Amino acid sequence: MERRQRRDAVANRARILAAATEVLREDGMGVDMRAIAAAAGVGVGTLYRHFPTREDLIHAVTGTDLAGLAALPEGPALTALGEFVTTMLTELADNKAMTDLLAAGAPSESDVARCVAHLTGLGQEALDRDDGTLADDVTAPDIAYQLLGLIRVAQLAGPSLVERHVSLTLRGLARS
Amino acid sequence: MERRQRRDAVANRARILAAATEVLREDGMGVDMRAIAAAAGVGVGTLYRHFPTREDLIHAVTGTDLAGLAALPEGPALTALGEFVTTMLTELADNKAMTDLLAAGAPSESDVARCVAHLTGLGQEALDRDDGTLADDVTAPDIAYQLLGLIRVAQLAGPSLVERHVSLTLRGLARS
DNA sequence: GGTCAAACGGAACCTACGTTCCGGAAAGGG
DNA sequence: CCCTTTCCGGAACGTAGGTTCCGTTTGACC
Repeated sequence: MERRQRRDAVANRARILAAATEVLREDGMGVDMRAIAAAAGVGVGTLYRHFPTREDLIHAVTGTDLAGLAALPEGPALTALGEFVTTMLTELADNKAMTDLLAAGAPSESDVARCVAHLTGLGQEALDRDDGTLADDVTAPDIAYQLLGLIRVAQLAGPSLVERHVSLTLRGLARS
Repeated sequence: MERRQRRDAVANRARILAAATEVLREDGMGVDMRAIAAAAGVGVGTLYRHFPTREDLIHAVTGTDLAGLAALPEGPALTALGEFVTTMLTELADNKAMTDLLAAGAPSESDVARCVAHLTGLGQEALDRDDGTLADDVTAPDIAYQLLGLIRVAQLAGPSLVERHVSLTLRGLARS
């Protein structure tokens, strides 16, 4: 039989996750483990007991971040996708870690894969509305990848051009 | 009056540039200076005499790589853009450094800026054909950023989906 | 309160990399 | 052929960041 986890251990795990989320949001994927530990008010040793490698920690954080993404809004499929991605880009604007993950190099192949999966699911949802606003030949992965491209564009072009490029990308997906 | 550069120095500079181009193409932006020196059959000290910092070397290489990009082909503006980007993506497929530069994180802000400038010029060229294949409201920067987004998509989605996404992106730029 | 395993903190370790240094090699002019 | 000046090689330095180690602390159970 296994003993219950000590109370301080449970609390520390939570504080580490919270601090990591915060620090990653603020400073991006590049942050130092020591910085995270410090932000959590904890020693590095403690951090490593709870998350044996850097990747484990990042994974845990991006997992919840991903899960917290908005759902596809109501309305016509095409419009809904536009609103969704605009919201997403707004949220990404102040989450440097997610921006790093989605718009730039892939620190972890698997994290990107999860994003693709998530966005593909969302694309399928849009397709299921089947209201004729999307072109017939568009597939769920098409939507996912186009949205990811859009995120990269937004990062490069800056906030002022976001609306513009959302509109251009949607044109490509729309029924002509 | 300055003496002429020694013959071995000139030769080494050339070998370093060639080796760096090769190694960067093969292994991407992350390569170690020592690896480049070794590939050039030269000591690191020599490498640093010719290129005082890593950035100087990278800059020199990406400069020629960029200049070597294909020009906009003949034909209708929209088709020409499609051919251009397809060619570009094919070339990028075996140039890890350029892929890193264009599709992922920006190691050097200025290198990305040069790419945007280059592609904007190309977009303007397409617009100047003024043959009604591009939508009226599309601008040269629009084209540049959409192409960059496409590069990211190609990297994520893999070669088999390139044609598909080129087509989707062009739809967004086409006159409806 | 006493005992003990679980958990903690943070110094220390290790590897990776950019960069610097300097003793020796070798162009090239006289 | 000699001397000077330029170059060369690669060991060594400094920093950064992930990870490990271990003496100390602390919660949980009796």
